[in-house]
Amino acid sequence: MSISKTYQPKQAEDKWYSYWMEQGFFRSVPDEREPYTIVIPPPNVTGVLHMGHMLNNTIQDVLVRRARMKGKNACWVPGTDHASIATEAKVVAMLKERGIAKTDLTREEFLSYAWEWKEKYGGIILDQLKKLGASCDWERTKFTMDPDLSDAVIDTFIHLYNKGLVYRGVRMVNWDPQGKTAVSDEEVIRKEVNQKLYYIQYKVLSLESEVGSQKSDKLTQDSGLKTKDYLTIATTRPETIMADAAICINPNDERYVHLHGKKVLIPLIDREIPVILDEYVTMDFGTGCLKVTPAHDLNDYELGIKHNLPVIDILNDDGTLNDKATILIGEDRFAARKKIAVMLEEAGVLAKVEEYKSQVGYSERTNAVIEPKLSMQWFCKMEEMAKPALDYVLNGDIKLIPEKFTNTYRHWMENVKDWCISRQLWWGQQIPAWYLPNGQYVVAKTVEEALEEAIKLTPDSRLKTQDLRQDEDVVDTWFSSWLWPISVFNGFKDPENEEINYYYPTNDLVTAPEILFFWVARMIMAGHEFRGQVPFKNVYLTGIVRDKLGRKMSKSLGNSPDPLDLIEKFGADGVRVGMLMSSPAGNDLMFDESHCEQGRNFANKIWNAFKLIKGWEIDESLSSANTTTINWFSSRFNQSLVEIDGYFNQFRLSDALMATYKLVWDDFCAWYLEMVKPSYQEGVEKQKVDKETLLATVEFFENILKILHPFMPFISEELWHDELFGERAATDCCIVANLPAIGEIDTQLLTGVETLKQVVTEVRNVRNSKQIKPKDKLPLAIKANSAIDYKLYESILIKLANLDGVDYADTKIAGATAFIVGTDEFFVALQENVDVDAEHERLTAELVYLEGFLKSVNAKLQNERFVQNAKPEIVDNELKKKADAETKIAIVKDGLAALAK
RNA sequence: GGGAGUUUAGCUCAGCUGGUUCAGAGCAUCUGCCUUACAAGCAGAGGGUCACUGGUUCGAACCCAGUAAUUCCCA
Repeated sequence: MSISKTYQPKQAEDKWYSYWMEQGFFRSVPDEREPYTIVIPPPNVTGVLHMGHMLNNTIQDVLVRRARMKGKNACWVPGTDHASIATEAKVVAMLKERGIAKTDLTREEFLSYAWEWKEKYGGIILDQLKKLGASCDWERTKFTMDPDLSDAVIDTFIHLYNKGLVYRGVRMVNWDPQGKTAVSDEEVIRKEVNQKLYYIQYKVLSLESEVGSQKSDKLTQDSGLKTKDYLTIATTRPETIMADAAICINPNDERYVHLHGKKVLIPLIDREIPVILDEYVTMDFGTGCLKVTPAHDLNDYELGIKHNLPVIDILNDDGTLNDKATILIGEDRFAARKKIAVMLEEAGVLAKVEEYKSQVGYSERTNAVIEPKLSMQWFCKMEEMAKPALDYVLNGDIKLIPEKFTNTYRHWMENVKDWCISRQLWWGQQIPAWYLPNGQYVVAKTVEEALEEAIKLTPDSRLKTQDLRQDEDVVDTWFSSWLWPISVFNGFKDPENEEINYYYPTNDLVTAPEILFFWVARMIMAGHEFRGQVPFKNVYLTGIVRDKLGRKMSKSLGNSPDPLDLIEKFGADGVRVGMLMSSPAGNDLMFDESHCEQGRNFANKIWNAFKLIKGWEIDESLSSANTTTINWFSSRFNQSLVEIDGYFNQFRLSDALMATYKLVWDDFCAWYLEMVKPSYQEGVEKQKVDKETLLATVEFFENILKILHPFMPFISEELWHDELFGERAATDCCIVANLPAIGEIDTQLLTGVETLKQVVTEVRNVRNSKQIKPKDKLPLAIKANSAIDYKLYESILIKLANLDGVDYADTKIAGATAFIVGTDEFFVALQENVDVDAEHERLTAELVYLEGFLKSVNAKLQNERFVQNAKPEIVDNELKKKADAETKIAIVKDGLAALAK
């Protein structure tokens, strides 16, 4: 087989992914092994793969592959959610192209189009995940509107309703006037926009008794505003004045004492409203007079309830004004705003207009400005369920990684608000509530059951199913998602089935911190409510993928690369490595293509190391030459395994990857292979090595492939199957290999080789600074003061430093370039004379450093309080430092003395 | 406005219970090399008042307080 000079990922990736599928390696069924389970955070069925998914799913795949290689029964359940509003938008767009309007269709007709769309286009994202190597059990792929999952939604709705945890009521919701549905807080994107702040004057009505004795002088105090018979409010939404229910002032506000108990007239429509007092009003914000519009502002709504104010809703569902507005009926809210401003101006009650920056909510799906709107909705009570869900996290049954999110989690759970679970859409599970002709309603799974309930409710026993009308709305998509870890294993319909008992609770959940509350927290609530158990043990929260300028990646900025393009360019392994390199848990990731390039280069390094070994052939006549090196690398490898294990246990994936990277690149390629590789023999096609070296090296390489596999599944599998490793059975694959067990670590050998590496570096430095060619051999003499046995490493030293031999000396070698490693002295005798001045300078600098060091050590040791207070091992360590420094100082001083001769 | 976090090399980040003259890694930069595995590479090198100010301590990047900048969450 001829091997290309660089690694070509493309064929390897397609080939091995299908092979893994054919062999059923991703498939999991319950057995006697320990399970390891991850449920995917179901991506939106309309979605396409973006960088966030790429990061999130790479992490999941690394965890799953590693668990699989640790002999666990690894199960990664994939799937998508039905994303009501996003999907409806897609379907409406599709219909529009065919000239059909949603309003022309019945619910059933619309839904059949929606399913058509879903079958055709939905779930593209799952296929894209395969490109990055995701080892999901695809046979388990679930969709939140699958029959069983939908049933679970309906059943839990009814269950919670019967428990009093689901209720119907009028509340303020985020209203999307374009989508004509309520949306969740999380689907509202706040943006700072430039607005105008309108100062509007409301006429103050005098009380009868005060007629003729107006204390007008007092009222003209500030801002040049005409305050005589008026009060002034500031608002960004003048079109809502028709919905005003009161003006509120702070009772402590001395400027407005005269307004207490008064009434004012709303401009243009001349409706009378009271002035109310509440400390809620910030005196120094705006004018200190606050218009209260309970139907169109959340805070005003609360204030309205407190003061028993009427709720006047002047907006239609589509954002136009209704007849309650009494003027501008039918106008869009924004058109109305402009017109009102003009009308106020003409009426002479618009005192001034200022530029003003404020936060405005936009719908994530339709980009329409969100309207806080009162409406009749279904809600799920949170407080009761939040308590145990909070405890699981606080007492450590569920770990959030990184831990800092525990604070935020607690804060949210302690201030949880009820969850609006109804949506004015068709795509989703229809709310199982039926309305009686008299306006009462019942909650039941089927219309027949509903009828039974209805008959209990009303004396009218002639009621028929046709008389019942089912609620038009559907349940929020998140009401499906919160059941996900249970429903994917059919844990609602069949709560004691083998699968749920085996896989649940799942192990790890990998998701983004922005959905900690409304998804993760709710899954924990559902886990407790429906199974009395946590849904998962660890929640790994990934950061947000940003561009290198720190901006969030978004379509509108166009700063997000297409992950599939990246894979095309750098290979899936390269991109995986690139994503992981720079992403410590929970921290945002400043993405830069150069990380992927680094990943690709790493793959290439592995490829070439393989090529080198592949070019070797055993020569039985050669005696074993590299026992020390082999023992060293074996120790070093085991040491890395311990380190990597530790990082994984802490979910420090980027550190685990970095440790692997350094082991492979630095220790294996740069040191081990250089130590053992045969010197080039001319005209020989295959380089000859002894048997021990080749066998050991091949085994090392195979172990390296194993530890690389979770990070770089494709290249590791590709090389695994090379004939270098001998014949392999069809199922003998890297993906299902067992991770190497941790073996012995010879620490003495490790420190010996670390010293050796420093010696080699020093000799190379001598070579570099004297501009001696790499090919010219140098002599080296060692005066060992330490216990290190350099004879053991002699041949390695000769090879790596390109020496013509090693001498052992008892005394200094005069006239040679010298250096110190540890406390041992080394001499390189060169042809040319040593530059005495330069050498003197170098040694003097070293002496200054060492004496400074010694001084600081001595200062500590002479300090009685240090000796008394510090731990004994720390004091011992200082004593050792002192001894070492003294030895080195003596050596350097000798060196200087020798130079002077 | 309330809460949480962050601030260490040009960039992205480590630095666990304070203790090597402790300031580290990767990338980038610079210098020299196309040395038969790899220029997607090899051999070297430089680079930081650990945001600022004070405190605690024998000893502070690390603990405490304040200040500044910045991010996120909630309103």
